[in-house]
Amino acid sequence: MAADDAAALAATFKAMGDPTRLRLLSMVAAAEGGEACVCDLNESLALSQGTVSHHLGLLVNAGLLTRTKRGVWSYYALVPGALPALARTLTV
Amino acid sequence: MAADDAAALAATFKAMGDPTRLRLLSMVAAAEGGEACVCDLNESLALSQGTVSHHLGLLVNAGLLTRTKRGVWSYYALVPGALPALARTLTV
DNA sequence: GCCAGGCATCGACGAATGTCAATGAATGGT
DNA sequence: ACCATTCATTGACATTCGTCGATGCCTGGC
Repeated sequence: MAADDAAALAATFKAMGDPTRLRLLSMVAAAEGGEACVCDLNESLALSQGTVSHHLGLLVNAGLLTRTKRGVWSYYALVPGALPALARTLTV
Repeated sequence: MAADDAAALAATFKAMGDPTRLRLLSMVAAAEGGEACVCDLNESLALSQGTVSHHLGLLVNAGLLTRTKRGVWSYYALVPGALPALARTLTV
Protein backbone atom coordinates (compact mmCIF):
# COMPACT_ATOMS: atom_id res chain seq x y z
CA MET A 1 0.00 0.00 0.00
CA ALA A 2 1.32 3.42 -0.96
CA ALA A 3 1.98 6.06 1.66
CA ASP A 4 -0.64 8.44 0.25
CA ASP A 5 -3.35 5.80 0.17
CA ALA A 6 -2.48 4.77 3.70
CA ALA A 7 -2.74 8.34 4.93
CA ALA A 8 -6.12 8.89 3.31
CA LEU A 9 -7.54 5.61 4.56
CA ALA A 10 -6.10 6.13 8.02
CA ALA A 11 -7.84 9.49 8.25
CA THR A 12 -11.19 7.79 7.76
CA PHE A 13 -10.44 5.06 10.28
CA LYS A 14 -9.21 7.64 12.74
CA ALA A 15 -12.53 9.43 12.45
CA MET A 16 -14.23 6.20 13.50
CA GLY A 17 -11.75 5.48 16.27
CA ASP A 18 -13.81 7.15 18.96
CA PRO A 19 -16.75 5.67 20.85
CA THR A 20 -18.74 8.88 20.73
CA ARG A 21 -18.43 9.17 16.97
CA LEU A 22 -19.35 5.53 16.43
CA ARG A 23 -22.48 6.05 18.50
CA LEU A 24 -23.30 9.17 16.53
CA LEU A 25 -22.96 7.26 13.26
CA SER A 26 -25.14 4.50 14.65
CA MET A 27 -27.79 6.92 15.83
CA VAL A 28 -27.88 8.75 12.53
CA ALA A 29 -28.12 5.48 10.63
CA ALA A 30 -31.00 4.34 12.83
CA ALA A 31 -32.88 7.63 12.73
CA GLU A 32 -36.15 7.78 10.85
CA GLY A 33 -35.67 9.31 7.45
CA GLY A 34 -31.94 8.62 7.81
CA GLU A 35 -31.24 11.97 9.39
CA ALA A 36 -31.11 13.41 12.89
CA CYS A 37 -30.60 16.83 14.42
CA VAL A 38 -28.08 17.74 17.08
CA CYS A 39 -30.79 18.34 19.67
CA ASP A 40 -31.80 14.67 19.52
CA LEU A 41 -28.24 13.33 19.48
CA ASN A 42 -27.12 15.55 22.30
CA GLU A 43 -29.65 14.24 24.79
CA SER A 44 -28.52 10.62 24.56
CA LEU A 45 -24.82 11.21 25.02
CA ALA A 46 -24.15 12.94 28.35
CA LEU A 47 -21.83 15.34 26.57
CA SER A 48 -21.95 19.07 26.12
CA GLN A 49 -23.58 20.43 23.00
CA GLY A 50 -20.32 21.90 21.79
CA THR A 51 -18.55 18.56 22.02
CA VAL A 52 -21.25 16.76 20.04
CA SER A 53 -21.13 19.44 17.39
CA HIS A 54 -17.37 19.06 17.24
CA HIS A 55 -17.59 15.30 16.66
CA LEU A 56 -20.25 15.72 14.02
CA GLY A 57 -18.05 18.23 12.25
CA LEU A 58 -15.21 15.72 12.20
CA LEU A 59 -17.46 13.04 10.72
CA VAL A 60 -18.61 15.44 8.01
CA ASN A 61 -15.01 16.36 7.29
CA ALA A 62 -14.12 12.67 7.03
CA GLY A 63 -16.75 12.21 4.33
CA LEU A 64 -18.98 10.00 6.45
CA LEU A 65 -21.85 12.40 7.17
CA THR A 66 -23.60 15.26 5.40
CA ARG A 67 -24.97 18.33 7.10
CA THR A 68 -28.22 19.94 5.96
CA LYS A 69 -29.47 23.05 7.69
CA ARG A 70 -33.22 23.54 7.64
CA GLY A 71 -34.40 26.50 9.62
CA VAL A 72 -32.85 26.46 13.04
CA TRP A 73 -31.99 22.77 12.97
CA SER A 74 -29.03 20.96 11.48
CA TYR A 75 -29.77 17.52 10.13
CA TYR A 76 -27.04 14.96 9.71
CA ALA A 77 -27.26 11.95 7.39
CA LEU A 78 -24.93 9.19 6.23
CA VAL A 79 -23.04 9.76 3.00
CA PRO A 80 -24.48 7.10 0.67
CA GLY A 81 -22.01 4.32 0.06
CA ALA A 82 -19.30 5.63 2.34
CA LEU A 83 -19.42 2.77 4.84
CA PRO A 84 -19.73 0.02 2.21
CA ALA A 85 -16.72 1.50 0.41
CA LEU A 86 -14.80 1.41 3.64
CA ALA A 87 -15.83 -2.20 4.22
CA ARG A 88 -14.57 -3.08 0.76
CA THR A 89 -11.08 -1.88 1.64
CA LEU A 90 -10.99 -4.52 4.38
CA THR A 91 -11.96 -7.46 2.22
CA VAL A 92 -9.33 -7.34 -0.49
CA MET B 1 -25.34 1.00 19.60
CA ALA B 2 -24.48 0.45 23.27
CA ALA B 3 -21.66 2.36 24.92
CA ASP B 4 -19.62 -0.78 25.60
CA ASP B 5 -19.86 -2.04 22.03
CA ALA B 6 -18.92 1.38 20.74
CA ALA B 7 -15.85 1.49 22.96
CA ALA B 8 -14.67 -1.96 21.87
CA LEU B 9 -15.23 -1.28 18.19
CA ALA B 10 -13.65 2.16 18.44
CA ALA B 11 -10.51 0.61 19.92
CA THR B 12 -10.10 -1.53 16.81
CA PHE B 13 -10.72 1.36 14.45
CA LYS B 14 -8.34 3.53 16.41
CA ALA B 15 -5.64 0.91 15.93
CA MET B 16 -6.15 1.26 12.18
CA GLY B 17 -6.30 5.04 12.28
CA ASP B 18 -2.61 5.49 11.60
CA PRO B 19 -0.89 5.38 8.19
CA THR B 20 2.07 3.45 9.52
CA ARG B 21 -0.09 0.73 11.00
CA LEU B 22 -2.18 0.43 7.83
CA ARG B 23 0.97 -0.03 5.83
CA LEU B 24 2.21 -2.63 8.28
CA LEU B 25 -1.05 -4.55 7.96
CA SER B 26 -0.82 -4.32 4.20
CA MET B 27 2.76 -5.54 4.16
CA VAL B 28 2.03 -8.45 6.45
CA ALA B 29 -0.98 -9.44 4.36
CA ALA B 30 1.10 -9.33 1.18
CA ALA B 31 4.08 -11.19 2.62
CA GLU B 32 4.80 -14.66 1.35
CA GLY B 33 3.52 -17.23 3.79
CA GLY B 34 1.33 -14.55 5.34
CA GLU B 35 3.97 -13.51 7.83
CA ALA B 36 6.80 -11.02 7.98
CA CYS B 37 9.57 -10.19 10.43
CA VAL B 38 10.37 -6.77 11.82
CA CYS B 39 13.66 -6.55 9.96
CA ASP B 40 11.81 -6.62 6.63
CA LEU B 41 9.10 -4.23 7.70
CA ASN B 42 11.52 -1.78 9.22
CA GLU B 43 13.47 -1.19 6.04
CA SER B 44 10.50 0.02 4.01
CA LEU B 45 9.18 2.52 6.50
CA ALA B 46 11.83 5.16 7.23
CA LEU B 47 11.09 4.81 10.93
CA SER B 48 13.21 3.69 13.82
CA GLN B 49 13.09 0.03 14.77
CA GLY B 50 11.64 0.83 18.16
CA THR B 51 8.75 2.75 16.60
CA VAL B 52 7.89 -0.08 14.22
CA SER B 53 7.96 -2.56 17.08
CA HIS B 54 5.67 -0.31 19.04
CA HIS B 55 3.12 -0.12 16.23
CA LEU B 56 3.22 -3.87 15.75
CA GLY B 57 2.60 -4.33 19.45
CA LEU B 58 -0.47 -2.13 19.21
CA LEU B 59 -1.82 -4.16 16.29
CA VAL B 60 -1.31 -7.38 18.24
CA ASN B 61 -3.04 -5.85 21.23
CA ALA B 62 -5.95 -4.81 19.02
CA GLY B 63 -6.43 -8.42 17.92
CA LEU B 64 -5.39 -7.78 14.33
CA LEU B 65 -1.98 -9.46 14.27
CA THR B 66 -0.30 -12.43 15.92
CA ARG B 67 3.32 -12.57 16.97
CA THR B 68 5.39 -15.74 16.64
CA LYS B 69 8.98 -15.77 17.78
CA ARG B 70 11.26 -18.19 15.98
CA GLY B 71 14.88 -17.95 16.96
CA VAL B 72 15.98 -14.36 16.86
CA TRP B 73 13.18 -13.26 14.57
CA SER B 74 9.62 -12.22 15.36
CA TYR B 75 7.10 -13.08 12.69
CA TYR B 76 3.80 -11.23 12.47
CA ALA B 77 0.71 -12.57 10.74
CA LEU B 78 -2.90 -11.49 10.31
CA VAL B 79 -5.42 -12.88 12.77
CA PRO B 80 -7.67 -15.04 10.58
CA GLY B 81 -11.06 -13.46 10.08
CA ALA B 82 -10.35 -10.29 12.00
CA LEU B 83 -10.59 -7.92 9.05
CA PRO B 84 -13.67 -9.60 7.52
CA ALA B 85 -15.37 -9.38 10.92
CA LEU B 86 -14.57 -5.71 11.03
CA ALA B 87 -15.92 -5.23 7.53
CA ARG B 88 -19.15 -6.90 8.59
CA THR B 89 -19.73 -4.29 11.27
CA LEU B 90 -19.82 -1.65 8.54
CA THR B 91 -22.41 -3.35 6.34
CA VAL B 92 -25.27 -3.80 8.75
C1' DG C 1 -36.91 45.51 16.24
C1' DC C 2 -36.12 42.56 19.89
C1' DC C 3 -35.68 38.06 22.06
C1' DA C 4 -35.25 33.11 22.59
C1' DG C 5 -33.58 28.84 20.89
C1' DG C 6 -30.43 25.77 18.12
C1' DC C 7 -25.56 25.21 16.54
C1' DA C 8 -20.96 26.28 15.41
C1' DT C 9 -16.69 28.19 16.94
C1' DC C 10 -13.01 29.65 20.15
C1' DG C 11 -9.72 29.33 23.97
C1' DA C 12 -8.03 26.45 27.39
C1' DC C 13 -6.68 22.37 29.76
C1' DG C 14 -5.43 17.49 30.85
C1' DA C 15 -4.73 13.10 28.62
C1' DA C 16 -3.26 10.30 25.04
C1' DT C 17 -0.32 9.55 20.88
C1' DG C 18 3.78 9.08 17.67
C1' DT C 19 8.47 9.37 17.52
C1' DC C 20 13.30 8.87 18.79
C1' DA C 21 17.60 7.50 21.25
C1' DA C 22 19.17 4.48 24.53
C1' DT C 23 18.97 0.40 27.03
C1' DG C 24 17.79 -4.43 28.02
C1' DA C 25 16.86 -9.34 26.96
C1' DA C 26 17.36 -13.39 24.29
C1' DT C 27 19.27 -16.08 20.50
C1' DG C 28 22.85 -17.96 17.27
C1' DG C 29 27.44 -18.17 15.61
C1' DT C 30 32.57 -18.10 16.28
C1' DA D 1 33.03 -17.52 26.60
C1' DC D 2 32.34 -13.74 23.81
C1' DC D 3 30.11 -11.02 20.46
C1' DA D 4 26.82 -9.60 16.90
C1' DT D 5 22.07 -9.58 15.66
C1' DT D 6 17.12 -9.14 16.37
C1' DC D 7 13.56 -7.28 18.81
C1' DA D 8 10.99 -5.27 22.96
C1' DT D 9 10.95 -1.80 26.47
C1' DT D 10 11.89 2.53 28.71
C1' DG D 11 12.14 7.56 29.29
C1' DA D 12 11.58 11.80 27.17
C1' DC D 13 9.56 15.14 24.16
C1' DA D 14 6.44 17.61 20.94
C1' DT D 15 2.06 17.13 18.93
C1' DT D 16 -2.62 15.90 18.65
C1' DC D 17 -7.10 14.79 20.73
C1' DG D 18 -11.37 14.99 23.63
C1' DT D 19 -13.75 17.79 26.56
C1' DC D 20 -15.69 21.87 28.68
C1' DG D 21 -17.34 26.64 29.31
C1' DA D 22 -18.16 30.77 27.02
C1' DT D 23 -19.16 33.30 23.15
C1' DG D 24 -20.92 34.36 18.52
C1' DC D 25 -24.08 33.63 14.60
C1' DC D 26 -28.60 32.68 12.38
C1' DT D 27 -33.28 31.75 12.27
C1' DG D 28 -38.11 32.20 13.58
C1' DG D 29 -41.64 34.21 16.47
C1' DC D 30 -43.51 38.08 19.33
